[in-house]
Amino acid sequence: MILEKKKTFNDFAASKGLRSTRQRDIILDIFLSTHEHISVEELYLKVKSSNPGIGHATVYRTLKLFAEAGLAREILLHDGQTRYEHVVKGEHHDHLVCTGCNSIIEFEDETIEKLQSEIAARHGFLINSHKMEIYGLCANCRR
Amino acid sequence: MILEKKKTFNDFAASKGLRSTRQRDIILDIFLSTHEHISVEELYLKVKSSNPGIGHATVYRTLKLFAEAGLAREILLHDGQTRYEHVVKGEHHDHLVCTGCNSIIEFEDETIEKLQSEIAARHGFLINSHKMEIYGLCANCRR
DNA sequence: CGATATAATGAAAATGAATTTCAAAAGCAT
DNA sequence: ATGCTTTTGAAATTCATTTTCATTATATCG
Repeated sequence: MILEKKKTFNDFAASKGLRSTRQRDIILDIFLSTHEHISVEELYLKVKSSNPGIGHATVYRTLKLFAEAGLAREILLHDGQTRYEHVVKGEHHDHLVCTGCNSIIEFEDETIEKLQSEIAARHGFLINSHKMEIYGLCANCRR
Repeated sequence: MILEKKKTFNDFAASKGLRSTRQRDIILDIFLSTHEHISVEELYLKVKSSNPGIGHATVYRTLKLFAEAGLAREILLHDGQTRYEHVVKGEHHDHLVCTGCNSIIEFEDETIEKLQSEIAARHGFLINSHKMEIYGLCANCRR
């Protein structure tokens, strides 16, 4: 699965005439090793700890490429940082965001996806992606 | 309906021990007179045109209060600006965002709302709000 | 009605995420 | 290797948002 993602990126790079660089390899490896919803800053720190030479801007630029290549997705929560999550083809999950402890629960619902398609069709709209976030309190934070 | 919103805000202000000020009245009036999805900057410019004295920070601070009071909702699109939309009680709409022309189509779907409640219940989650955005191309931009 | 306490405001400065600039370094085709 | 172009890193820049702080306004209490 990791190899598959690397291939996805290599194919993308090839199709765009991008060069293969040590930095992009490293950043991709580390991104693939992370959990979901990592912010650019967090990833940058991870990268820097094993590769002190790699700069801020490169991490930003590279994550944008990953998003373009379709293997990462930008998500905006409410903490002022852009985060990226992994894109797994054929799977799309949405988020329950707890405003108490900031934890995130993922879920997937096929019926909602289907309804979205219907709604889009009704408006002549061609879906590229979507996101849904439900805000509230998780079981722990409720009481 | 406008009066109702003003009352909502006054009640909120009273409950929080906030003072009633000329600036908040003006900003509320102007916010209520706008269309959906206004950015803070846009609102600030509107406010300034009739009330040059009112400052940037006050508009930011006041919009946050409106959100707390439940009459506005923060929405994050992908243009680097925080926008606010009107909260209409008993109504919730979601967005089709065209990445071609940046237009926004609103829609509402009761079934999706219901499914959200079920999902939340399944996770012991107490919903406060949610947002859903579908990205793609509108009918005009498709061809 | 003042006087007093405290909240709110505005201007400017500060913050912080993200982007741009540009000279140096690295990749790639020949 | 050579030369051309992309990529990189550091620093500077941009831009939205927040904070600071002195001043002003509001509310409360005597």
